Amino acid sequence: MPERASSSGRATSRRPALSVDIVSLTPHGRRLTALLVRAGDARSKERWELPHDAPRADETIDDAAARVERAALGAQPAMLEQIAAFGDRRRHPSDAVVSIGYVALVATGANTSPGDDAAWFSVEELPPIAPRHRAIVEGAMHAVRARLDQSPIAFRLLPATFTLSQLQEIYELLLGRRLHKASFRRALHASWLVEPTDEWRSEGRGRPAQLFRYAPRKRRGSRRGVRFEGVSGSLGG
Amino acid sequence: MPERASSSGRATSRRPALSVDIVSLTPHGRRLTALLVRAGDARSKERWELPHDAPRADETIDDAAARVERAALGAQPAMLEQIAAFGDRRRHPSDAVVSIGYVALVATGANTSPGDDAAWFSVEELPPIAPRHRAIVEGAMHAVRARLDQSPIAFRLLPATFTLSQLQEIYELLLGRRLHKASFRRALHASWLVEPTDEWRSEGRGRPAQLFRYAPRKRRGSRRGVRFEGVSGSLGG
DNA sequence: GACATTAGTCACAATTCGTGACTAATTCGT
DNA sequence: ACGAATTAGTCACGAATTGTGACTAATGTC
Repeated sequence: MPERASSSGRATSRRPALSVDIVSLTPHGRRLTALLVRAGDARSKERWELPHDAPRADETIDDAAARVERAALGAQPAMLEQIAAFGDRRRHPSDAVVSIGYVALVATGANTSPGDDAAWFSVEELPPIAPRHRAIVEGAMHAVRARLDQSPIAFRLLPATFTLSQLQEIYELLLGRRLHKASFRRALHASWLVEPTDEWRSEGRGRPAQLFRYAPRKRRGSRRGVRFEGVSGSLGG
Repeated sequence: MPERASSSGRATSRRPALSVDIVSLTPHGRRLTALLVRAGDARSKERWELPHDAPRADETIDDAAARVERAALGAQPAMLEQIAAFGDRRRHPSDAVVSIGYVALVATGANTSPGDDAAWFSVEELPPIAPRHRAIVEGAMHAVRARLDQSPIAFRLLPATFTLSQLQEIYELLLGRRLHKASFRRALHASWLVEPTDEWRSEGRGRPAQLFRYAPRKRRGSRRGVRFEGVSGSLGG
């Protein structure tokens, strides 16, 4: 009894209750890009949408998300996490009552264009998509930014080894602002999240950079104060 | 065509696709408590669950959450926000495929016991409830803690005017650890979230405390560094 | 009136942070 | 070959933030 998400419009006019929708993010150059697929039931043939489908019978929503992502990307993402449920009146391609948004992070190098039915678009300049899909993309961006300083998701957008300049570039991309090199490295070393390899990469001109790998260490429990409203003061324990 | 959440078991054996489930939180003394209602279709008569229902036709999930909360609490909460969708195989009272969890914050004073069918339980010692409901409660606690330093949700658990000791107590309750008085107040003043009233409250013994009200001011844009993994270092702009 | 209790403030050491300036290693142009 | 340009990486110092104990203030209790 699975309910199919994408239309074919005949038969019952029942709205599907559920859809699972994926925002796959990957850096392309200096831009963050999201994966869109061609709408199947296109009226105009240049119509794009987020990969989505209804969960099948006895399939968890996490499993459904993994399946949809595998179908769209042709590979496993480095991370796949739920954002939220979207159940307002904004239009969805399948007209689902509730859409469950997921964000997938895809590493550089694993982000080649997967066929003719899918393409990466800069999140700043998406083509016209359904209002609910636009809301889900915005939710994905917020979720990624919010988790950025709570868990090391930036590494999911990079290959196994990377230079610190690459890592800083990812942070700048996600935060939308420049960071100071010395401060970035000081905090990074204090966090024990990376360890150097003995390889160096000469990337075009300039001094070669050492390659690092993500290798979180046990961290000393440095309990810090409380913050009011994002960035304000802090209250000591 | 609304699908009813709570059983009455006859007719079709179709699982409802959706439910909306509310975790209402309020402080009671030094404990954080959650609102549970008696299970309608109780086999054993002492069976509790989170207030929940399926969204009605053409009702948004936010509207459904407000309706369910109004029915259970008998009043409007100070805040009602979605947590996440729960669609794994854990058991839910209505057997819904997907449950959308909401957290409601109720102020002290508005948290009187609403009738015989509902009661407040310490979140540390809940009675046995369905596994998915336990997961939703845990999700609510995580969400509240995560938002605590991003938005001023602690004030939603207090009446319109309060002492700074009360406010600090709420923070300690939510964080699960003690805070230093001087640091707490220093950061609070720096954040411009409260303003003093000209009232004082003499609460039992000891010096009377000045009453404050929540009154967020425009904050200077103090852009700060980036943090790795919760509390570690920080990288400067 | 002494004392316990809660509110509120202060000041200082220690740490963290923002920032500019420096050195290092490479490519490119001439 | 050599200097300019470019990118990597480090250092050091002033400024700001934070943890903490000790202090004063105002009330109730014995």
